Amino acid sequence: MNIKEASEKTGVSSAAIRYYEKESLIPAIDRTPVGNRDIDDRIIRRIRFVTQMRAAGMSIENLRRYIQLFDAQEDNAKEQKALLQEQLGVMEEKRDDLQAAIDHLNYKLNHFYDHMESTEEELRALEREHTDKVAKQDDAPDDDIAHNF
Amino acid sequence: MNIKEASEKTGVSSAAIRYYEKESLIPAIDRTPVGNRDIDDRIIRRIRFVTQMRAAGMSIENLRRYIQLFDAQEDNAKEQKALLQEQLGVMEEKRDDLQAAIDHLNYKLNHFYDHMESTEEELRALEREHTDKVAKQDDAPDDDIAHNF
DNA sequence: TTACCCCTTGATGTGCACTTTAAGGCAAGG
DNA sequence: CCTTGCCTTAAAGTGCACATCAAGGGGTAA
Repeated sequence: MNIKEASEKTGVSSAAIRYYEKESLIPAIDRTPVGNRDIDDRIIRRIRFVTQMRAAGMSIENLRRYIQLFDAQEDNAKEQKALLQEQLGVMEEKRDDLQAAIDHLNYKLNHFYDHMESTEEELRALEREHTDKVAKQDDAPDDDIAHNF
Repeated sequence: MNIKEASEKTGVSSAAIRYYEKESLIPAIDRTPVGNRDIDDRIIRRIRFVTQMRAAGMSIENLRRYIQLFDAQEDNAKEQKALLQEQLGVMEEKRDDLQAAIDHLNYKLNHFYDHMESTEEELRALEREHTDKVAKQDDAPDDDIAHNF
């Protein structure tokens, strides 16, 4: 498949795919006789992996370090694991920050002017609350943060 | 307190505090007779709020929209709620993406070359797994993503 | 043959969120 | 009086992650 099709399939722009290749986030892509990129499913999967990690906030630089470690099939298991653990820590912290902010906004939403004007909205708010994985009490999220904001 | 103290207290650089003020992410700050910023706890709390939302991935532009809606004490409850809900949706999606990536990395970590070289590391990996709020099965996180990566 | 539509590379541009620099003011200490 | 150390503003610079442009090539179809 050509780069345009790959772009449509992954939702990643052609320019970004070329950029990822140049930055070694995906392997060198095979070429047709005239030099055009010929993208297979292995590349598609690697593009999707990059997309997922980027969405999770991993920088290009960290992603490249990580991928290079994996591509070099040497005996660097220890480094790979260390990098993995490090990135995991960063991401878990990020997730928790995000959850704290979500809790904050949910709290505000549920106390909006101390009155909700329609029952539908109350129900939607409740639904939202139960969507969250943790059974949340109706506590203020964090004392450090002003609740008039 | 002067801007340097506020910077040290919040971990936000003096330049960034000035920037936030200029961009109306925090209210106009009182000045001393000579024109220096005199920062009180209300401002500190607002800086912290900005920090929290920024860490959660909210853009300056969205944050300004949100804050302006709240600062204008008009009857715009509906808009405020809509914006809040919108942002909440964005953040929940982001959190879920992050969780998916975390699951992916955890899976990799737990299957590292199908052998862990020390018992301590096995235990640490298990600990990690139970830290997560959802009781996770040892399933591959997502079929779309290549597990050799 | 001309017109499209795809591709290539390298260079340059863009938007965000600040950071840094330049040029200067005020107050205290030696 | 001069240095130190804080502050001010406006303007310019920075790093990231691409997006866009320029200049050209190849394949097909009317």
